[in-house]
Amino acid sequence: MSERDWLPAVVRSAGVERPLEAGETLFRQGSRTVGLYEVISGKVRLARVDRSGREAVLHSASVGETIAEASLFSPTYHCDAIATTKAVVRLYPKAAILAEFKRNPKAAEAFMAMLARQIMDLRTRLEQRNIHSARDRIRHYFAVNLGPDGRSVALPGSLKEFAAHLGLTHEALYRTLAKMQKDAEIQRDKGKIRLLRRLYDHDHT
Amino acid sequence: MSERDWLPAVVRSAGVERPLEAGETLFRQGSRTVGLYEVISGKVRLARVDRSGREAVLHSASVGETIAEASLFSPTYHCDAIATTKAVVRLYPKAAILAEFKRNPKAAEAFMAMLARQIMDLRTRLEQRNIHSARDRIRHYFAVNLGPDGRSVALPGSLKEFAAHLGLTHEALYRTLAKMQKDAEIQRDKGKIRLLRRLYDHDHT
DNA sequence: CGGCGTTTTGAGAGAGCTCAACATCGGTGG
DNA sequence: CCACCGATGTTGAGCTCTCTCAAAACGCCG
Repeated sequence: MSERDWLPAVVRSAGVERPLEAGETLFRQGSRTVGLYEVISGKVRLARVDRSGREAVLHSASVGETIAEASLFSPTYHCDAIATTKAVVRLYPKAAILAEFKRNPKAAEAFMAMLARQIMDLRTRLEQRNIHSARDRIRHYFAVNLGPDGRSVALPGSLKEFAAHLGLTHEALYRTLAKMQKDAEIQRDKGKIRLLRRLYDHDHT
Repeated sequence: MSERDWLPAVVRSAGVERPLEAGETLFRQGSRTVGLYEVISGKVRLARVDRSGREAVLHSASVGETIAEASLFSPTYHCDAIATTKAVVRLYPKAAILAEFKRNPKAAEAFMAMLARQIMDLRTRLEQRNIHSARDRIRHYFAVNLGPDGRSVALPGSLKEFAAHLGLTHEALYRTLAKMQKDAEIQRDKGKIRLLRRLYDHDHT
């Protein structure tokens, strides 16, 4: 998820870091937009509040992700942003970014490309969630994230994180990986998984 | 999902419609990109093929959705596009779009805004899939798609489509809606659902 | 050595999925 | 006007699979 190289240095240097305590509010729905944020560390959740005061979580952004991209094109934020953990975010001011886009079409194109990449990634993950079997969901991930050698996949961080990414409990993931290893379908080297068989299919109508 | 108003008329008029038979291939992974497509009718699926010849579905695009946005920024397509049903797509040539973006920053901005909106929508749906209870998932949808009156939601098409959108079987959706109505939580008027209570919360860590 | 988080395995239960039957609605043609 | 047909909507019953709660082994770091 290379979401770092889309920003021209001009704008990047205009970024302002801001630390957040757990539970601290970054911005609220309806408040004026100042720009978009990149999560440097910790977790920030985007949520909307209904009239009873309860919140519905729209997204939980982890390090490396951006939030409020749409704020560039809207005068107000459309949801609340609250730090779930102690966190650090970097603010890229709206005006600086938009001005740069006008001045420099290449930068605009890079930004669009980054957005397009995010869309592809999100669609892939959404499709993945339609797969109910843990094994097939894992296989789907493998199919989509195959390394250049065509038979191994690098694991992004801990298995727990991987489980969360897949939308599985870590127990289910452990168990299924164990089964797949027992069935000689995969083999686990530290941080990597090697495929020992061809992948199966997932039919959707 | 207003994905129609982002295209300047200049480009829109350059769009070329193309009918597809069910099963027909629109483009293949690795082939040169000519532009992005809008689905006018039917369904088109994006898929990757692994070495055994099996396919993994990345996305199934319905009417109104665009596919291959990323093709604008890449020399080749990164996956296959195949018509799942008889369909019609409209091609917007890459060169025409990119040229227009250079000439007209407003158009570029509109495009970016559309992409950003898509990202928000996809994130919302992804978050929704983390909710396992059918009832809470439906409530989440309501919270996010509340009408301006704050107490009703318009249903997008048939209940079957709605179920698919939610990632539930239609049976589960029917049953849960029936329960919610019995519990006096909602009321169903044709094409609309009225909320009779405040929404509940969904806690995520 | 003593925590703390990750990894791993166990057992049980619940919730949605699957298969199946039936009702309902809208369109089509005799 | 009615019979037919397909798609959508609805309800029933059983089952599988993951989630949940629990406990223990492992690895890392102070």
